[in-house]
Amino acid sequence: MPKARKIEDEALMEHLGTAFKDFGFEGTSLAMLSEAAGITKSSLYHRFPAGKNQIALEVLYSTRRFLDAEVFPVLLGDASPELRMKSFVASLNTIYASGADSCLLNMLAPPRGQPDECGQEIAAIFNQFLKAIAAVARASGCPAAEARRRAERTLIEIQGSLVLARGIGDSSVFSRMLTRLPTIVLGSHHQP
Amino acid sequence: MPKARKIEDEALMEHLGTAFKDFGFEGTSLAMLSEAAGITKSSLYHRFPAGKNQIALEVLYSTRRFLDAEVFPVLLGDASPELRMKSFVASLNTIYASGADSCLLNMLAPPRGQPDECGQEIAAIFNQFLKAIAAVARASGCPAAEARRRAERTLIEIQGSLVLARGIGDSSVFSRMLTRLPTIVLGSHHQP
DNA sequence: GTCTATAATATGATAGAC
DNA sequence: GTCTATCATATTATAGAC
Repeated sequence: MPKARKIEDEALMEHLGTAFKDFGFEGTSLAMLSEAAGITKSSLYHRFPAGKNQIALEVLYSTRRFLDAEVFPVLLGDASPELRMKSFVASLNTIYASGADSCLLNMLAPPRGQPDECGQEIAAIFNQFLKAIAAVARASGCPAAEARRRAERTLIEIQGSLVLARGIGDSSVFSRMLTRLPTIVLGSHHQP
Repeated sequence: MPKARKIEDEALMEHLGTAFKDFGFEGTSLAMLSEAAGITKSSLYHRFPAGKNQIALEVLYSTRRFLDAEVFPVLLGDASPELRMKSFVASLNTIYASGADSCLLNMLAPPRGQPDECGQEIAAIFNQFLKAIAAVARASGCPAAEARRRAERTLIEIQGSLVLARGIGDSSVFSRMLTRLPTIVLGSHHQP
């Protein structure tokens, strides 16, 4: 029954991802991953023979599959730019637990000048976001170059608000950012 | 000779801070700190009896002393808001190596829901930044509430651009952010 | 204040039973 | 596929000579 297995896998990846999100790659030991997953370290090695690096990488793959299924299709869809942004904001609010969670793409980033496989996957996800958000900006009548800049500003605001929210212990920073997002992407003309 | 000792300390803290900035708190071992500092682990323990936590904390204290001496006085000074921002942007460009470096306040942040002494110091530094940047916005004729929002947006853009620059391996993200900063704080009227 | 040597523990990872 | 038991190493930290 491949379906049941798939569901188990999704739950497993979510538990593993939560640990990485809270403690970062180096801060998360196999013992912690084992407890988060509810199976022993040896069982984790059976599922991920290459160890911790593979776990982190597959968590990122799982994240990308989720985005490919639930988030990017909306951004690239044919609804109005306003509706697409509304859906995107709602997704972000869920994904980041209203600003209480950190972002995997920040917490799993490899050290400077040591771009491993995780780093490549993180870059790929960021670039996919840039493309998808720029598509919304273009759909709202924005030239390509400006659309790309707005997409970049959008990712900056998401990541920055999460870092600051965590830093000062105030998730309202993230909530305020979400209210700005539609304006950033669509321009001030589209604001209700 | 307290002066020579002080200079040695500043250099020591800078080397230690560089290691933490590149690898984060958990990713930086005492062996790495020892090599970065050019002294053995035991010598580090002589200087920092409480170990790694104390090292990180004192690196943050050192960072705050630097900001108190070099950055905040400019932001809170009596030069024109435009000049203050120009100086601030130049400082940021130096501090973050044109976007190639990560920020200590992100890399040393403790896990969610475990606010230790480092976390408190990080929050204090962020809040000092918020106050100082808001002061510039107010000096440019901005009401207090709006000034605070602009300061928040400024920190978000700094942190977010560093995370994204690291994530996609493109420090130009940071450079573009720096060109936006004066407009964010002063409003679009002050742009050259 | 720096060093060598070492302890106690945690870590990533493997072997092999069931 | 999960487990217990174990290994080799790295980790934080300490003791004590110089």
